[in-house]
Amino acid sequence: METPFFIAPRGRRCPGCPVRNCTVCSSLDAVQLAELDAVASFRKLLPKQSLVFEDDLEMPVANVLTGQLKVSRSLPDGRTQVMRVLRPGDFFDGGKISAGVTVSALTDSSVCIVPRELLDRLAVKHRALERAVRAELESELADAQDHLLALGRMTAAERVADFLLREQSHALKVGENGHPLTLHLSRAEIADYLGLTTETVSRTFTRLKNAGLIRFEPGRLARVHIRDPRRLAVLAGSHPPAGTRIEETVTLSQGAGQAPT
Amino acid sequence: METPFFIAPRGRRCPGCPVRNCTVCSSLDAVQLAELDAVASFRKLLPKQSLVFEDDLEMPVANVLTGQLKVSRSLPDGRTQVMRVLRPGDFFDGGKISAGVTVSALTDSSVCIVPRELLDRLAVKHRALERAVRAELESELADAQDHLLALGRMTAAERVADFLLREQSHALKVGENGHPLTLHLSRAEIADYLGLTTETVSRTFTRLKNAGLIRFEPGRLARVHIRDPRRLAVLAGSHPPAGTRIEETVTLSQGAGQAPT
DNA sequence: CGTCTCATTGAGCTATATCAACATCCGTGG
DNA sequence: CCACGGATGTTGATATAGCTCAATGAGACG
Repeated sequence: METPFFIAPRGRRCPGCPVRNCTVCSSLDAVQLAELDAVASFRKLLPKQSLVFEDDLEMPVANVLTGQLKVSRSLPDGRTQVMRVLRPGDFFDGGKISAGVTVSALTDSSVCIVPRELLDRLAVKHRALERAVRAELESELADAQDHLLALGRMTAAERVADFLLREQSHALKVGENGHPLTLHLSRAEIADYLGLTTETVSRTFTRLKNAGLIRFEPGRLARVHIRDPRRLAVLAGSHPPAGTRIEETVTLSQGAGQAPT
Repeated sequence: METPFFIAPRGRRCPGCPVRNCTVCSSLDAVQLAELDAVASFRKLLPKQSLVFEDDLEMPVANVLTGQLKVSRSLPDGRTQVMRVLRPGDFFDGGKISAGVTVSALTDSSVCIVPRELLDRLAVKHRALERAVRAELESELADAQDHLLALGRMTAAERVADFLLREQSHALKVGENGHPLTLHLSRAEIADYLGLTTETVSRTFTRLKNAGLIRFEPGRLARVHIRDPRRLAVLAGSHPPAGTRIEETVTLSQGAGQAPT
């Protein structure tokens, strides 16, 4: 549950890499890619295994190839906050990340690890890479700010609605099908992501369901169908697209709101 | 309350700039600096004025020279979350920041604005600059993650304690005196920063005061003395420095805890 | 000194946490 | 293939931290 599962020998992997044309790597040409290939190491993880680096090493950069990982941070008493979910093409920059951060696999996954120093050396030579890294950081930051707004100012229902829509758009971006949307986080993990408890997440799901906004695939409680994206978006507080009608509001009934099956 | 107060003509300002040796700018030599100088514009803001850019322009980058600004984001119904406080040397990267973000001055302040495109052009030529920008983004990201943990998982008292300590260390970094610490945010703004209400922030301050952890300078409720940094840090949930004793806990009494004056 | 804004304090209310019971899912071994 | 058992999810009952509404107090500024 702690040690890496498998370390493949480095070689010429990049050309066939699943994320060869995503984000950071897409900025490199074949020759540059070969350089990267030479210094990158590859690691597979089983669900729940976490990515640990030798304490001495400066935190390297890890690029996700397949699967999903979560980045979380804990308080000394165990309360934990999930900061982000990493998907193929995303990368984790151990840079200035404060201690206490854990990266662990949600599904079978594989990552490509590049020592920070080497990445820097490459980036110096290839501006496109540097630029791509910066773009990645910027979008990560934008995500963090959305998340901040959610945690600081949204109600449980709003957070969950926001979460679902965001997951859907991420899923689509990675090529997964959003209909139904597959949740790779358990209820407890969703709770830790949204700053709520498992129970609240669960209750909120049922309310959204009863209100007809979502539907779970029978027997597969990790598969959600988003039935009414618009109302969900209103609930999540999406700013109306500059020219929308009235102040619409979506309310969820507490009691036994018996809605569509 | 919305329009810029003053736009100074561009010239050779950089050499005498208050942040010439901070973060991003410190990575440039005199020649490079002159290039930057040529494309940068300068703007002063009075408290409450906000930094608005022409909608057409791609969000530029702004470097804070003097004063303090807050970066916040709002929900359509007005709830707002303060994401960050900018101090001299910090910069605001409008890059991928989602719409609805506002930057406004807390105190008299001045910023140096560089159109994004121009910064990029400069960065291409000077790797140190690119690197500095990246470092800045990384530390911003690390801050955002701390903030996320606070909003998602900490109690009001913990958030406030954490806030105070963080403010103190920032103040020191910028050369302000941390004894007493000057709060540049109003109670309401602190609330918006911490995801609480004004009342809760106020009550929490008095409890911390009654517990003897902090003290307000008489008559200057924006000046706090941190009397017991250690207990404050424990309250804020600082991870014990790897080798500390027992599980210490700090509790704040609700009732009329009459402690040191 | 008045007036206005900001901060503090009080009293109750509510969303969410907590505690607890149950249900469902899923892997394992018969 | 089914039965069992632990893990995960749902639902209910209650507690509570923090919110809301409301009144009072204190600084700032003309």
